[in-house]
Amino acid sequence: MPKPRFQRRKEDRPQEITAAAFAAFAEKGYAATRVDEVAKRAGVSKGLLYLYFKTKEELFKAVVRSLVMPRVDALTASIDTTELSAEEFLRGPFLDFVKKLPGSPVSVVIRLLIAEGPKHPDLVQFYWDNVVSRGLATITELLERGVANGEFRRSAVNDMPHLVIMPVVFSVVFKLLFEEQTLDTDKLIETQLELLIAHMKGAAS
Amino acid sequence: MPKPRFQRRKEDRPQEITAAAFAAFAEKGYAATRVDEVAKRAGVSKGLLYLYFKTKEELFKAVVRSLVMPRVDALTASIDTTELSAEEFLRGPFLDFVKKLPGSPVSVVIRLLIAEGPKHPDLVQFYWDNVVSRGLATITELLERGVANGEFRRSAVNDMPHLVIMPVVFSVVFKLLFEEQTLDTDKLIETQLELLIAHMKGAAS
Amino acid sequence: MPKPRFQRRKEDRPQEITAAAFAAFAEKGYAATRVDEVAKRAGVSKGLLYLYFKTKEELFKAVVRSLVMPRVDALTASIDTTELSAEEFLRGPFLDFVKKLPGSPVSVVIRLLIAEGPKHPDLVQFYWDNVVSRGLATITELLERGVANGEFRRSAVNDMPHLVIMPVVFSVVFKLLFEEQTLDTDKLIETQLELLIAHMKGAAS
Amino acid sequence: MPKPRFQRRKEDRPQEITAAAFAAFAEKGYAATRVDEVAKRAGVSKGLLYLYFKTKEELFKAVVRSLVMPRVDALTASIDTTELSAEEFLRGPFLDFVKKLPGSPVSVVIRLLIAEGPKHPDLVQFYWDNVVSRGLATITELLERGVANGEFRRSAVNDMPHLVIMPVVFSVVFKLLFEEQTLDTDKLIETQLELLIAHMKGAAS
DNA sequence: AATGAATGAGTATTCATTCAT
DNA sequence: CATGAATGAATACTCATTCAT
Repeated sequence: MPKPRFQRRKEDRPQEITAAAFAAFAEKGYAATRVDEVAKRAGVSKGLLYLYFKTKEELFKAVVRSLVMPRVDALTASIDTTELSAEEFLRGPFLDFVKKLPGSPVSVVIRLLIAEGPKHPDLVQFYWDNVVSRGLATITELLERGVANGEFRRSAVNDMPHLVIMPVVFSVVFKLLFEEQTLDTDKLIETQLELLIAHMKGAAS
Repeated sequence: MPKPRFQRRKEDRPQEITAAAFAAFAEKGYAATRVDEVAKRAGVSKGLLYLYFKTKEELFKAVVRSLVMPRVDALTASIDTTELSAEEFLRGPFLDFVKKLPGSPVSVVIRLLIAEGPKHPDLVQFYWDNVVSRGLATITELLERGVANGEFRRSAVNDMPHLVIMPVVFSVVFKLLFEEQTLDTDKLIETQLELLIAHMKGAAS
Repeated sequence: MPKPRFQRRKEDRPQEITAAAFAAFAEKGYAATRVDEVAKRAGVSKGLLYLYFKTKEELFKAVVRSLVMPRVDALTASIDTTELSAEEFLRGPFLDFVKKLPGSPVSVVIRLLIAEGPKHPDLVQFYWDNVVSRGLATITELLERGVANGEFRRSAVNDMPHLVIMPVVFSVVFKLLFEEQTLDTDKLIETQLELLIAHMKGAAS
Repeated sequence: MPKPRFQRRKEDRPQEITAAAFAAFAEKGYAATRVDEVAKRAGVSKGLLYLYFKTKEELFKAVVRSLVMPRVDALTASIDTTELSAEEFLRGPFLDFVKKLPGSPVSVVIRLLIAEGPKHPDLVQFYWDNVVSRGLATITELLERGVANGEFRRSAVNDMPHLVIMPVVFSVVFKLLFEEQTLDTDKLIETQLELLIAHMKGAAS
C-alpha cells in the first residue's frame, strides 16, 4: 500500500489548525465552537490537535496571535520606511489599509476579544501590547513627523491619536452587530480623516 | 425571626430577577453565567425564575430591554422638548448624557450584544430598532434644527450622524477591553464634539 | 358583586377532577400528564386538587376506581337477574357489553395499568380483586348454569373462562397499539364466542 | 491489577449497552429509567452511551429492534423450510415457540410499546411491520398450506389468524399485570389451539 | 506521531408538592 | 375553602480533555 503522494508535512500542522480554528471561531464564536469541529475542519484528529495546543484556550490565543501580528508589522514597517509626507501617507497607504479592516478577519478577532476578554486577561494584554499600543505609537509618530515637517500644526489630535483609529473601530463594531444595516464605512473613515487633516492643517483654533 | 421561606411578591420579582441577571451577565458574560447563580443572587428559587422567564435566552432579552429602553427614551424626550439651541444642547445635556455611557450598564449590554449577537438576531434587531436607529434619527433631527436655525451650515455630518456617536462607541469598547489602560474618554468625546461643531459652524469647506 | 348563579357544589368536585384527570391520562399517559394540566381542565386550582387528592398517584387510583367499578357492577347484576338461558345471555347482553369495550375508557385504564402497574402493585391488586377476578367468577357461574340447564356439556372452557374474555383483551390491546391497522374486533369477538359455544354444545370431544 | 479505566471495545459496546438498557427498562419502564443507570449497568460512562445512541429514545428503539427481530426471523424461517404438515407444525414447533413468549423479554417489549407507544409512533409502526404483520402473514400462509393439503377445511380462521395468536397476547398481558395470580398459560394456549384445529378439521359448520 | 474511543463534570429545564395569602 | 406563587430535587444531554491502541 503506497503512501499518499502528498503527505502533509508536520511543520504545517499548527498553521492548518489555527486556520481551521479561526474559521470556526469566526462563524460561531469561541464558546460555541467545539474542538471536534476544529479538528475535523483541519483534517486532523482531536488527539493530534491536543498535541499541538494544550487547551482550547491556548488554541484561541494562537489564533489571535497568528492573525493580527502580521498586519500590524506590515503597517509599522511601511510607516517607518515610507518617503511620503505625513498627509500623503494618511490619505494613501494608511487609508487603504484601514478601509480593509471592517469585515476582515481582524474584526472577528475583535469580537472574540470583546466577548471572551474578561476571561482571558493575558490575551487582552498581549493584544494591547502588540497591536493597540504599537498602533497608537505609530500614528503618534506619523503625526509628529507631520508637525516637524510643518505640514501640521500641533493640536489636540497629537495627544489623542485615538481620534484617527476611532472610525475604524466604530465601523468594525457596527458591521459586527448590524451586518444587515448599511453603513458606508469607507465614507465614514474618509470623512473623519478629512476632518482631522483639515483641523491639523487649519489656522490655530 | 428569620425570613420566611415563601414570600409572595409577584409584582417585584421580574425586576429583581433581571437586576440579578444583569449583574451576573456583566461579570461573567452570558454563556458563563449559570441560571442557578442568577436565582441565588435574586434570592429566588430556580423554579420561580423559570415561571417568569421561559428560558435563559428570554431572561437575557428582558435584561437588555429593561436596561436600555429607559435611557434612550429619556434622551429623545429631552431633545424634543428642549428650548436650547442645537449647539447649546450638544454641549450641555447631550454631552453630559453621553459621557456617562462608557463604564455604565449600557456598555455591558454592548458587550453582550457583540458576543451573543450572532446567536440572537432578533435581539440585535430589537436593539437596532429601539436604540441605534432611534438614536441616530434623534441626532439627525437635532442637527437639522441647527441648520434651520442658521447655527450650522449643512455638511457631511448631516448625512453621517454616526460621527457624533462614534467616540462614545469607541470609548465603550475601549473601556470594555482595556480597563487597565487609561483613556480619558471624557476628553475624547469632547474633542470630537468640538471638531464637529467647529466644522459645522465653519466656512464652507 | 353577586355570586355566580350556578356555583359548583363542593360535593361534585372530586368527580369533576377525576373526569378531567381521566381525559388527560387517556391522551398523554400517566407520566406525561402534568398536575397543572389536570387542574386547569377541571377548572380548579392546583391547591384545591391537592386538597382532595394527597398525591398524583392517589388521583390516578381514584380515576381507575371510578371508571371501572360501575361497569363490572352492571354486568354482574345483569347476569344475576337475567331470565335468559346461558347461551342467549352470551349471544345477547354479554356480547353487546363486551363489544363496546375496545376503544372505550376501559381500554385506557388497561393501558395505564400495563404501563404503571409495576409501580403501583396495590392498584393492580385492586383491579384484580374488583374487576378481573369478579368478572371471571361471573362468567364461570354463567357457564355452570348452562351446564346445569343441560345447554352445555362440561368442558375445558368451564375451567378456563379466560377463553371467553380473551378476544376482548386482545382487541383492546390491538386497538391500543395499532389504531391505524384495521381489525374487525366485533367479528373477532363473535367468532371466538361461536367457537366456544359450538364446542360447549358439541358431542363429547 | 484492577480493570483499567479506559477500555477500547468498540465492537461490543452497542450490544452491551442495549442489553443493560433492556434490563433497566424491563425493571422500571422507559420513563422511570435514568440514562445514568443504564450507563452504570453497562459499565460505561454516560458520554460513551451518547456516542452510540443519539438520545434515550434512540436507545429504546435499538433495544426493541435487537430483542424482537431475531425471534420473528427464526419462526418464519422455520415455517418456510419445515417438512411437517400444517397440523404437525402447529402442535409441534409453533406451540413450543409460542409457549415460551409469556414471561420472556418479548413481553417486556410489549409492555414498553403499550406504555410508550403513543409517544413513539414510528416505533409502533416498526413493530407492526416487522413483527405483527409478518407474524400474521406467516400464520395465514401455514393455514392455507393446510387447506391445500386437505388437512383443514377453509373456515373463518383463515381470515382471522388473530385467533391463533390471541392466547399468546392474552397470556403475555395477563402475566405482565398479574404475575401474582396463577394462570396456566401453557394450558390456555394449548386449549385454544385444540379448539381451532378441531374446528378447522371438523365437518362443515 | 496519530487516532478516536472513552471519560465525567457541568447545566438548562421540568414538575410534583407546599404554603403564604 | 381556594388560590397560584414559590420551592427544589431530579435528569437528559454536551463537550473539553485523556489515554489505550
